[in-house]
Amino acid sequence: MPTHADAAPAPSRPYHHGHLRDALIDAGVELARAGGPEAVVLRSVSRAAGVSHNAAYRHFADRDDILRAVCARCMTELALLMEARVAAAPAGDDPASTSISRMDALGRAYVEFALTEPGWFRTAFAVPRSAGWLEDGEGVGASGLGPYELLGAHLDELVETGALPAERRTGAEYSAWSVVHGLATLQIDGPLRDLDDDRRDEILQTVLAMVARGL
Amino acid sequence: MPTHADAAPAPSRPYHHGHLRDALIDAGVELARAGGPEAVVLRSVSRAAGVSHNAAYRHFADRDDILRAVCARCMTELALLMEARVAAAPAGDDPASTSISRMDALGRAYVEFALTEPGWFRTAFAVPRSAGWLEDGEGVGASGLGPYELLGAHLDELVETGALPAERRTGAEYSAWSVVHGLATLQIDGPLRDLDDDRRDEILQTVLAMVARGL
DNA sequence: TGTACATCAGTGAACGCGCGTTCACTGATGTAC
DNA sequence: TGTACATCAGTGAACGCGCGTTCACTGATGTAC
Repeated sequence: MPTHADAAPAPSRPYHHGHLRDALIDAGVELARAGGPEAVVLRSVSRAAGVSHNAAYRHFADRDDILRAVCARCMTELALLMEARVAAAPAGDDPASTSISRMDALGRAYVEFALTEPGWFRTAFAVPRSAGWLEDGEGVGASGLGPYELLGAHLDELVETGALPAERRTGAEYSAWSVVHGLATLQIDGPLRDLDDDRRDEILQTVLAMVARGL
Repeated sequence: MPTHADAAPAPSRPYHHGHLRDALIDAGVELARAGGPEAVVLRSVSRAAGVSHNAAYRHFADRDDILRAVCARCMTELALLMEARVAAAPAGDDPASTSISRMDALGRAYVEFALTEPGWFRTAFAVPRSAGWLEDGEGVGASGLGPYELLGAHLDELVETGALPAERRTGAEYSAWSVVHGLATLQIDGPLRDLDDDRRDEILQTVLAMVARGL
């Protein structure tokens, strides 16, 4: 909140924004929420931040650079929801069943995020090819872990509590991840996009039970 | 191949094309192969078919109408590869193990298609929202079944041969489909896009084993 | 068989739009002396 | 404390592009008589 409007008669916006980079990312995140990654358009983002469209070039190299930052923030949103849902997962009678409950909550959170925030979900996975995928530390939640790392940590927990045989641990993240990611994708953009909520719940139940057995 | 070039001196292209609708779809399919659904642009498609860009309006209502037709063709390509790979699947010692082998081939074909023809794969699932999803009979292979129906038919086969308990049949297509679709998607556009081929094979192996146990 | 004419399948020019990016600029800030 | 000046963070106009779509048109076809 810069305070240097002494001469101007009105409380009009100061020339220097102060946090324009963050404001642009915020604006991009809102656009992504409604319209997915295609909506993260340099001119729209600047417009939404109330700034001329090439002010953005003071803070980002080009449009992909903005998009990448927005993707990371969307990935963070996913990680945060996963963390919140795991924290709220009911405890079981013993460590093993508790860890299973937490794992279940993790998977459900992933699909919940995709269905309630499809724009964010699609954007989280739309990292431009101009650079590599998100680095460690980008797109992480409060724990400092990203969605994939959260999954890994919870699989480790399952092994520690004896709920998952150690020999099944290798590659387990790919199986678990693929199933929730596929289910989410098929329901957002794909052939399962017109299902009603009850049907979605049934299917989620069935699919999570399958992966629980398979691991 | 219309033959009415009697007055014209050269064997120049006749004014009437004859099969322009099909030619436009063919052109769109080629563009989609290289660039995915975004590349199926009305003007590019017409250009590729060697025709002025609004000739397309004689055969399609608008751009989405072309895209939809191209999506259906890409879905057909997927169904055809699945059919081919199942037909080539090795027989087992008994009907049950044969049906398992065929199911395995089906899942592998799905992922193979996504990795070898990512543009087609992405396009197959990019059916515009302006109409509903593909109808029965659109996007089908030689058997007249689409990918999802092929999956259902093979799950039925697993039940018939005793390889899958009947009580596990309900909703099984969602589990199987989600896992291969998610694995494919994560590898094409997602965080697993930079893996090398050996690693991809390992992961596919692990994931298919998981789903086989889970079902 | 010949001709008039409706219909169909193309063409070419144009409209209006939004995009990413670049240019030359100006207002505000902060630092050296 | 005051001033000169480099630097930084914005502005506004413009460029060139490709897009979907519409318009008025023309060439080719096929059918009725």
